[in-house]
Amino acid sequence: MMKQLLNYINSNSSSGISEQEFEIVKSYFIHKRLRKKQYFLEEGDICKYFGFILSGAMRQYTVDDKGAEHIVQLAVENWWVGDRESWTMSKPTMYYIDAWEDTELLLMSHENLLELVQRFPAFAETKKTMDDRNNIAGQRRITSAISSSAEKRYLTFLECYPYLAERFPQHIIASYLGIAKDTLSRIKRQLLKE
Amino acid sequence: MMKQLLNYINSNSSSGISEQEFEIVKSYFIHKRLRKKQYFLEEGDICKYFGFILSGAMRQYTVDDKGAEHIVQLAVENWWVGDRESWTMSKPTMYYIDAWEDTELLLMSHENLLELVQRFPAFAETKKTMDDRNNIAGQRRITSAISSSAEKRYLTFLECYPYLAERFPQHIIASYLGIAKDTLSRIKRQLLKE
DNA sequence: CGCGGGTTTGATGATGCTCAAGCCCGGTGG
DNA sequence: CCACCGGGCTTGAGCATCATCAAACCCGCG
Repeated sequence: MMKQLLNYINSNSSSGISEQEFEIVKSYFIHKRLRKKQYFLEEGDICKYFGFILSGAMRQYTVDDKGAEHIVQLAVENWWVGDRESWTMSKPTMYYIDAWEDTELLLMSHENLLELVQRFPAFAETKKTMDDRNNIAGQRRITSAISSSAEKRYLTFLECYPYLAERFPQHIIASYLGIAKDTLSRIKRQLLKE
Repeated sequence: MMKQLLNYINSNSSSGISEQEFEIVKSYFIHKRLRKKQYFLEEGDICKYFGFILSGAMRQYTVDDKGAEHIVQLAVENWWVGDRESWTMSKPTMYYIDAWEDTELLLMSHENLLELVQRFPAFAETKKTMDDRNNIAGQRRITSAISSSAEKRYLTFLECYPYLAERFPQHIIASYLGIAKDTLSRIKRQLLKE
């Protein structure tokens, strides 16, 4: 079951790590379960851990002055969740993160990450891959947010993350894309009529 | 004049590097000048280098099917420019990057970055800081793009990057924020009337 | 003086939001 | 087995926000 993390590391680094080494790596993580709707992080908290999702699905969102939720991130198996700003700088977060399904996580503190990166070159490589991917995905999302219509944003979302579209209900997807659930409903109808 | 890079590295890492070491570090970079309006990158190119801006100002943008430009990034002294996706994966870029003012750059290839990070712990630390910052800024921008009105986006932009607002004309800022120049003009008028 | 680049303004209209109602469906409990 | 309920989706009417387009203006510069 923790094999998943081993796979993740090995498929994201050229060298990889052995089973023995992995025993050590494991000890840097804390195992945690969350039931549907439980919070992983709430506004004002300090994000002590980043979480690697073994199974389940989670959402990260802000709540604005009018009390409306805005989803900034969705995550499923083999993704990481957390607020990097809070985690690296130890400052209070503005986000909520909760479990959308029952979820199993491996938690890692910032200090432990630094140590792991020092100690295992393969892990450092994995981390680089994550950073690159994260940056790239962020860039793409910004590009699409400022330059595309609601419809096009939805279409590229479907292309990039079809499995998220199956995993979360439509109003969550809508919020993730920055559009109203009603509008997304209409867009879908429109698309069916080719 | 290249002192700037030394300062940058030393102020973004706990250990820092010596003047001698810096001589070596320097050799990893290529010096380049661009005159106003010259391209650093064009759609379809492969981004061979990331650039550290010594002086000047640059913009990064896409051009959509209708030929309209959408600014995804602005950069001035001590910032980095480039398309990370193209740079790390050696694939053709979708962006244009050009000089808004006469600009002086230090260029670094991806291979050289990897070597530098290996060779100088201080540089690895600097890189980590950059990645963290980049991620955090990206997260913030996404959050504001999906959850704030045009007016609020403009206000937080002014708070975070007042110096960019002085450096680039208003229609560029508007595009960066994903709003029409006309709309931004009206928002400003509105704000003056308190 | 005229030109280029930038900003402002007004009129008009599209796009997407809000709100409220109704529907569908699966689960729970009587 | 049915009634009810909650969560999610759809739909319509009206509205706010923002984009578009075209014209005028402003100003620094050759």
